[in-house]
Amino acid sequence: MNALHELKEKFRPIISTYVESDAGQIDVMLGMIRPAGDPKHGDFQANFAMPLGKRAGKPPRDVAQTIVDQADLSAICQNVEIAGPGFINLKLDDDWIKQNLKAALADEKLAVASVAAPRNYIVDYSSPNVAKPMHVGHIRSTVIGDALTRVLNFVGHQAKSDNHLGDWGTQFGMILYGYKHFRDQATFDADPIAELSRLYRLVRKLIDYHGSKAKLPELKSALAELETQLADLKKQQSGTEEKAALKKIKKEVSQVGKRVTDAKEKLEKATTSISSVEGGELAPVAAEHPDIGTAVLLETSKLHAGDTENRDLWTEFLPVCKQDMQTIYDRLSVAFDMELGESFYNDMLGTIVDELEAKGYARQSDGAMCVFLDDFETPMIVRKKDGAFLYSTTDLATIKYRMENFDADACLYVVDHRQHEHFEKLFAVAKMWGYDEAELKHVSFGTVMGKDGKPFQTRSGDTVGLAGLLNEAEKRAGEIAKELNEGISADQLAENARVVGIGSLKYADLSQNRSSDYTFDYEKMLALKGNTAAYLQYGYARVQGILRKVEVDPVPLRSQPVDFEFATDVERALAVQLLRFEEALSDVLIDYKPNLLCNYLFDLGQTFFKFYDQCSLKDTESETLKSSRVQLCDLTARTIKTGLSLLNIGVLDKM
RNA sequence: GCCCCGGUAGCUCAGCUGGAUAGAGCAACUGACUUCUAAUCAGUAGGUCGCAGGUUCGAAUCCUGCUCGGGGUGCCA
Repeated sequence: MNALHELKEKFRPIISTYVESDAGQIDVMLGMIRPAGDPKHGDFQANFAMPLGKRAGKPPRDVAQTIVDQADLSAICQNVEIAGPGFINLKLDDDWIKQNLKAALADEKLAVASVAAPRNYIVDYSSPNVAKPMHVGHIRSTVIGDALTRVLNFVGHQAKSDNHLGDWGTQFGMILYGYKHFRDQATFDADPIAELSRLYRLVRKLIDYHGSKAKLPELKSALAELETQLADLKKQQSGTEEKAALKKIKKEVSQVGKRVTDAKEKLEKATTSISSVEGGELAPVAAEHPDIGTAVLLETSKLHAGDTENRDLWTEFLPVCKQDMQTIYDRLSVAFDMELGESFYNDMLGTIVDELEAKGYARQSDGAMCVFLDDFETPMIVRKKDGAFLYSTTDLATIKYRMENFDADACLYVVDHRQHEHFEKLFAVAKMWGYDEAELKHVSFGTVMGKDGKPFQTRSGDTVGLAGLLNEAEKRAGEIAKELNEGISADQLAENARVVGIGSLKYADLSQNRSSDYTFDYEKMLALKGNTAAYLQYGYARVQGILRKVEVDPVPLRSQPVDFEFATDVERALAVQLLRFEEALSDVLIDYKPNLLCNYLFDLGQTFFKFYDQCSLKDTESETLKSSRVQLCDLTARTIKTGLSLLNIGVLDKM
């Protein structure tokens, strides 16, 4: 049930007479029907009379009146008013609301209609690099992709999730090199994950060290040059009085000043990297492996070329690494329909490049095979001059595979917004290549920033490990649960801590508009008060508490309901909010924004708590009113539970 | 240089296909647990929506310029 949708359909034929056959305009006008901004204006408002009035050269209020007279709204609305310059305020009819509440009550899926045109979706998310420790940044892609897949399926699409693992990249070269030169066999036998992860970090550190060392003189001279440039500019600035010239110099000073800061930061990073090795026990190791950077690349290319030793090691390492990630996924209750990593596409890459070349889309440039695109300065490189393929090649192979094997109508890539340009190029090439029917969409999300306003470091420094974050979330939820529930069993406490702690962590991410960067804040991520999963879970638990206390079984009422009664305004408000669930889900899918579902659920929670405050179930005047309220409670709980389940967040009967 | 994002309350953020008085949460302050669970509720305070123009009956939202911050920018992913 979607009141907004039904209202639009009521107005559609009338609007179409105003804008003639311009179908796009009809939808624009119908889009101007929206939930009322203020409850005193009713439940919905239509704002199309103003532009239509202008178009027809008539006063908007008159146009509004004519449209309202023509539309048959009597079944849906009990009150239609024209206000201000020509707003049409619509108030839903109580009987219509009650009837639809009954339909929701009787339906497993709360009367959420399936979409008219189901599509095949592939949702590509999480996609961590195997063998690199997962960190807090990975949670965003994972929870957003998971939620979108669930919402898509719930409304009737066929959505499959794919974890496009980075299981074929340079990081494996690092591990291979580390394993061959630095492994501690005993540790590896006992705990391969820990040892591989140590080796990865060690090799990473050595590469950084040599890289920094090589770049140091260059960085120093670059900084010195910028500093003299800055000093000159400042001298010029003090000697200039003419306004326009001064403004110009000031701008340059600020720009160069910024570059100086950047250069300083780079230099500092390099020196830190160097000093962390030099003088320590790693110094001799570093000295023994001066060419580790190129050696690692060699290991990678040997792997890709089919070298037996490296292939065997890769085959041995991969399951170990995957198992490590699996423990995180298990804790998040995330499962994928498929996990076709980069390695899966390896054999297809050569053919694809050949095909692109044969069709004239790709050509050699500086030794590399490139696809040049009109709208981009730089080409998309599909094969390096050393013959190796890149992720763009793999991504093309992935598109081809998905189109051919899954008949995909749409592919969603839930990936950090820093890859924006990569995807624009990728989609442009795919289109050129013939895959121009499917919707290819980069569902980008903002970067997780540190408190310093810079993106979270992943290579060095203290990243917040995912496992540690999950532990802390459960710990904090557990402490509160213990405090509030005397005599709770250890099992229940653990379950409560898990559901609330992990749920709130996910919700913290999902409730934010995905496109914004966000500052990582331990306290906010783990908060259990205010707009959090715990708030909604608490609302659910409260309903269960009420139902236990009043000793009314809501289940029979689902198929044999009493008539709803709105004894107070808040009951009606709760009812209307409950009927907006489908609207919220369809809003989520317009631009793939799960935060809109969070917003909806939070609004529902707030309305419910108001209802809870004002409407007693224990002391109702009549049995029918009591049953009506039980029905509202039941629907609220089920809507919260269903909504949270679409975000892959659980609920508890007691908190 | 060029290209993308972003700047909204002390903090973290919603709202952005133009709509009526710009909203939450946190933090602060006041009040509500002998009452269906206080992980809650009621209330107070807090804003030149980065700046300046423009379009419009109407702009946080669209356009232009400026400014500040982040990111990307041929052989990493």
